Amino acid sequence: MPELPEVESIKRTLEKKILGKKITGVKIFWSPAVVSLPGKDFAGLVKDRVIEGLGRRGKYLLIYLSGGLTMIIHFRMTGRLIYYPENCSADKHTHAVFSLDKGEMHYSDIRKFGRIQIVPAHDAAGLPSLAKLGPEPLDEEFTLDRLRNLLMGKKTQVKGALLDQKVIAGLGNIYVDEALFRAGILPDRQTSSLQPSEIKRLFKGIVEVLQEGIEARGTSFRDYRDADGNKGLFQETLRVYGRGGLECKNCGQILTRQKIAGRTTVFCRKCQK
DNA sequence: AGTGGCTCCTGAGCGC
DNA sequence: TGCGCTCAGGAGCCAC
Repeated sequence: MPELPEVESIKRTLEKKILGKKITGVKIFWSPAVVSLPGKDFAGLVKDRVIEGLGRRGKYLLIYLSGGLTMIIHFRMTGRLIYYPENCSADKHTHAVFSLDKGEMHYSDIRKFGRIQIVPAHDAAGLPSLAKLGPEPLDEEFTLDRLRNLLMGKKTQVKGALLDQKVIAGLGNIYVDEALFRAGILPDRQTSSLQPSEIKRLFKGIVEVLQEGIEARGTSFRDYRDADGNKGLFQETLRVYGRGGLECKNCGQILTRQKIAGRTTVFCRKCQK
């Protein structure tokens, strides 16, 4: 499931392939995957525009087109955006193919939760889904003080707070569990009960786990691929996610798997307090 | 404000 | 081999 490190990896790999290229045509195979401007045909709107830049906000990938349009993509669970240097056939999960003046870009999504929305560039930041997002955890604006303020203002379990995109943008189930393990904090702790030393460890845990995730080019637990179709490597480094019932890599205790804040959560009862 | 449930959707995994 | 079931999950929405 593409979280911040995966979307960042897609952005970086895609950038090298599509920047400056022109979209010469678009084929839509499953129309709910694309959201156009009211009353406008998506393919017609996008055709003949040049890809001028790529960006990321939280788990959203932004593709800036000439003529003041932005494509906003959310991959949800199984979305993929892959560049092929040669034309190739679409498979059963391909929902859109963007022909470029060299090669083509395939958008596919097994579970059909992802969306590609097109908006005028000047409206993008005001789009509710983007406007509500919390700080970027790898930007300078995200500081220990900022995290403390974000958490102290809530009365909820820390796991739920970290998953909330309005609190911090870009964390999902994998990186939240990993950050909490590194910080030694139980996921069901109330945010208001966290001590300053714990918030400090959590801050470090979040930043490190995301940076290492990006360095490993993302986590391919199951479906994730970058824009070249390659897997990431961070699944090798995961300490808790997907390891319920296995031994803790730190202390040997059997890891607990439990629903917390509505999500499957894995943690160590000995290492996390 | 917080919580819990539902929805979207497909494939994997399991018991029989 | 295959059927039917459960589960996985990001985020928007709704009721309480």
